[in-house]
This record gives sequence, C-alpha cells and structure tokens, in this order.
Amino acid sequence: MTYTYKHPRPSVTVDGVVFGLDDQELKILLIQRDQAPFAGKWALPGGFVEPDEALEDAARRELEEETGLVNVFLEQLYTFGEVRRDPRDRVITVAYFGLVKLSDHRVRAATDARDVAWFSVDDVTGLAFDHDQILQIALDRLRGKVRYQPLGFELLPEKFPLRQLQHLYETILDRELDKRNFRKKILSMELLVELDEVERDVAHRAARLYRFDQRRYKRWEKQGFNFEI
Amino acid sequence: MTYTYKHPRPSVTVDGVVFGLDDQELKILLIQRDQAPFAGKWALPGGFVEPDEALEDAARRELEEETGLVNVFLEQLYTFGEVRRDPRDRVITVAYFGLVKLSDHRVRAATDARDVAWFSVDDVTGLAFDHDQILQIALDRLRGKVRYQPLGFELLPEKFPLRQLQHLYETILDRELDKRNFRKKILSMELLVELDEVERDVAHRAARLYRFDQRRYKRWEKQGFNFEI
DNA sequence: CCAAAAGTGTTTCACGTACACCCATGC
DNA sequence: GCATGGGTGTACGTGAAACACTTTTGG
Repeated sequence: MTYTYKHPRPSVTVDGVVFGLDDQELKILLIQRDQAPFAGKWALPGGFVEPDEALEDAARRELEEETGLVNVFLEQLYTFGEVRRDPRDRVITVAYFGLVKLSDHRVRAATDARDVAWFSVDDVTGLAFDHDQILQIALDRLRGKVRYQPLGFELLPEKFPLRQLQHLYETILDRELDKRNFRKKILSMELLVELDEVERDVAHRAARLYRFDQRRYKRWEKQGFNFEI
Repeated sequence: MTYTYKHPRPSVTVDGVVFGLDDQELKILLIQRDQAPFAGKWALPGGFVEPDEALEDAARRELEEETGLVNVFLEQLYTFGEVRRDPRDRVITVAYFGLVKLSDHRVRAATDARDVAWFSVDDVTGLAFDHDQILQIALDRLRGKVRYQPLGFELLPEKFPLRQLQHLYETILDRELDKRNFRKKILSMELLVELDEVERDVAHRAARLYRFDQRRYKRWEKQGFNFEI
C-alpha cells in the first residue's frame, strides 16, 4: 500500500520522557536502538503516529510496546520540528513527559527484544537524535512544575512516609529542605491522609504512612487552590 | 508534483493565537475563511508547514502572509492531534501563542485579501475547527504565565506609565489591584527604568513614563531571579 | 477653581525560615 | 543500651495587604 499526496508531508512521531524515582535517585527510561540511524545508541522510547490515533494514545501505545509500561502519568511536553533533526527525513516529534511509580511497575522485557533500561538522569549523555536536548527540557519542566503541582506523588507508591516525600523534593530540586518546616507546610495543605499504618521491615522506628488525596485536590483546584512547595 | 510514501502521513499545520491590548481590552487576531470547510467562519491564522521550514518559522511566515504582522513575540503553546479535528483529513496542528504591541504594529490588509480583524476575546465564539478550544487554552496560558514572567511588556508600547501596566494586569487577571502596592512591588524589582519623559496630550496631570529593562531581566533570570506579580 | 489622575507611607498580619531536643523501635 | 531515624514548637524577620490624602496639571 502506498499513499500519494499533492504536497510533501513530514513524518510525525511521539517520544516519551519517562521519569521514575528509585532509591532516591531520579531515573529515566531509555531503549537501545537496533537500527540505523544511531544503531546501538540509547534513545527515548517512541515511534510513528498512526492515522487513526490521537497523539497521547500513540505515546501510550509506543511506551507499552517498547517498554511494557502501562498506566503512566503522561502530559504533553513540547513539539520538536527543526528541519534536520532526523538525518533521514523531515520528522516532527511531539514529546510527552511521563512519571511512573517504580515501586509498582517493573519494566518488562520489551516485546521486540530491544534493550530497555533505567538510567540515572545525571549519567545520561550521547543519546540518539536530539534526545539529549529533549531530556533537558523535560528535566527543566519537572523541576519547574513539581513545586506548584502535585506531580511528585506520581513517583511515589500509594502509601509513603513523609520522609520519602521530602527526599523526593530534595532530589528533584537539588537542595535540602528543613524537616519541620516541610512537614508543617505539606500537612497544613490537608491533602495528605494519615493512614493507620506504619512502615514495615525497617531497622528502627517505623514511620507513619500517608496517601495523597487526589479527589480533594481536584475539587480544591477548581476552586482556585494553589499547590505550592 | 506528487509525493508517494509507504505509510500514511498526517498534514502538519501551525496556527497562531495572537493577543493584543487595545484601550485596555484584550483582543485576538482572527481571519475569515474564504474556502470550505468552514467558509465564512472566523479562524486562527495559520497554514501548512513547508518541508524545509522549522515550526516557529512557519508560524511567523503564515502570520505575515495572512495578517501582515512581523516581529511578534511567539512561543509554542500546544500541539493538537485529535483524529477528526479537521473534517477533510488527519491534521496535526502546532499552535503558537503570540503577543503584539498594538500601539506599534497596525494590521495591514492581508495580501490575499482575506478579512483580518481584532476581536475582543470575550466576544469570540463559533470559530472554525477546534479553534475555540485552542483559544481557551491560550487564554489560560496567558493568565497563568503573565504572573510569573514579564510577558505583559510585549503588549505595551516601549514607553508606558505605571497606570497602564497596572491596568494591563487588571484586565488579564480580571481583578483589581491596589495602586500603591502595585507600584511598590513593580518598582522594587528594579526592572523598570524611569525615563525623563511624561505622557503627552492628556487632559490632566501627565504621568511619568517607564520602560522595561529586558537586558537586566535576562541577566537576573539566569541567576535564578523570579519575576512575580 | 475645579476635575482628574499622579504620586506617596504606615500599620497589620500571615507566612517562610531558622533552629534543637526527646521519643520509639530494632538489634 | 545504643544507634537510627521519627516526630515536635517557637521566635524572628520579610513581605503581602489594607488603607487616604496631598500634589500636579489642563481646561
């Protein structure tokens, strides 16, 4: 089957920049390319958008096909359309920004046997295409947005101790926070529900577990409430 | 000339949501369509991306061709890719967000004789395609971003009195601000340069004129300074 | 001299920030 | 009993918000 048009058209792809938090290190999900160009190089998971498929659906499908991840928090990041960003052809890429709870999901071996792995964001360089640049923009977005939207909870398990939440912010924002002030602030928002549960299998005093009240946040957000760390 | 591909490809267009401030009313620039679909309806200016043209360049070119505007402040807004948003064909649109100084630029008659006009944003409805939705997203972005980035100056003339700046924020944010607090805050940032000039031809006491120091802002921004109203 | 807008300071309150010790638990 | 992290309160300073009058100028 071939398709004929009166005007040239670009290819359109979607790529996913998916972050996870593993033992308090920020990681990103990459796949290793097995074809030219950039064969052997690591790259963001992604691929072509099908004709009957919305952009976000394409991003989810590619993520699942290439890495096995489903139910990822996804939002559109930016669209890259420089003329020569793909050496073969004109390709416009809509990049998506993703967050996963590493504690829940484990990356399956990709169905098409490509290598998939989590990398510490600090170690990543030399990606295929302009993916270094896309990663950088996604990181800026994460750091900028995590302070005024409750994105962080997408990286934590359902139930978590406050220390883990604080550590998350310290990791992403790359600065230390005061324990007492952090607790005061986050609890005063009344968006965390204190559970009747504590940590298990810890070497010392077990911390209380909390969960984020998504429903309450959505309700308050509509009324003009502003989350802010 | 025709182009043949092995896989179907979407068309890619760019659209511009360009705001201007006219006598303290927020306006948006629209063109009237002369062809189906939506012939006679008003729509955002835009068009197809050429194969050798970056996305932002395409947005600027279309704006100039259709409305005569040049040197517009532009940034990428969002990419719209729902499958049936254009009744003819699969079209993916990268929308750009624009701001112009209405005092400087006047919209020329469009070269291709299509009607071009500024509309009060409150009056706009029933646009072609999904352009109502795109406009809404652009408005949300403007209202959200104007508070923590110095976008407002892109809507004012080079030299302006403080009252005009305050009025701009009141218009966009749709609430009243205290004159003394506003002046204190904006002047304390030290981003406005007091000029040796005052308003002319006003019926009463003439106000001092200021200009925004773009250079200083860029320098401070790099050092972590945060603009905020 | 009157109308209209320019310009200016102080008080109050909320919130962010700095800071140190006791407690509970597992080993 | 000791090591490890959990959990808590107060004092201070900065900045946001509320609030009213005098000055300047044109007509």
